[in-house]
Amino acid sequence: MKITTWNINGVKARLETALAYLKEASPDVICFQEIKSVDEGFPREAFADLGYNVETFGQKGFNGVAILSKWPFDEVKRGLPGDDSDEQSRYIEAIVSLPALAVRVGCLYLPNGNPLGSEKFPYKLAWMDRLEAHGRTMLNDEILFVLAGDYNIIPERIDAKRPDAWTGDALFQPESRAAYRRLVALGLTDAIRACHPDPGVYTFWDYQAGAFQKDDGIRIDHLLLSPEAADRMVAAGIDRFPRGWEKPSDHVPVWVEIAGN
DNA sequence: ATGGCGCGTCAAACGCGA
Repeated sequence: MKITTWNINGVKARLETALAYLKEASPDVICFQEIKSVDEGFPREAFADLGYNVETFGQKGFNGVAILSKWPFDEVKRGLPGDDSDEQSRYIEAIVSLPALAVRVGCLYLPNGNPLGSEKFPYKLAWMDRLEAHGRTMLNDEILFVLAGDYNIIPERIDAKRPDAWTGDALFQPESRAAYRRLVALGLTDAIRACHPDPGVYTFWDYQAGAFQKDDGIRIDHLLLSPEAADRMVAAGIDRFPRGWEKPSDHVPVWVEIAGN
């Protein structure tokens, strides 16, 4: 089964683009971030027409996540555990049930954290603590899982075309990177890095300054696999081609193929 | 050199993102 994550930067602005991509790539599951829509405004019919079940956790104006699957959903949970006062829609999780395999898929939009010195940076770090705790909880369950999404983390220097340009940014702060390392150190596998050890592997290019044309990118969208999911990994990749389409998102789809069905 | 974008909200700029 193929699981894809994609920050689409507005589901209504990106509807035709998203539908065209799904027709071409046809993933079993796709996780969207930054839908920038309330649940009632999500164009679910258009996706249902392509055969997808749709679950959303929206918010007015910004943030918002959604998970779509060609297979049935079992449990659907909205919101990352650990802080009932958190009002931002950044996490949705579901069990996807195939005939011979069940996978828990977490779709996350990790806080950006900029600017440093504002309350946004500690919010990011606290959110990452909650994600790590949730990862521990999921590891205690027998069902394999994939944590997919826009992590807003540049893990290593190799993950940026110009790493020195990001040293003052929340995406590349030592505290941010350490929190990400702690998450991975639970025993998870970074699917893209495991399959593509070389430089030049990016998932985001800024709209400004011809960043895509210059390949001035960063890798911030990740798929972290539980040990049993990693055992079943057959391939992972980044689909750059929608970044060259009209009205693109600034992120591109990132996918992993898991054996079994 | 160092500015360059885009979306949503809401009706003119502004918050937000990375």
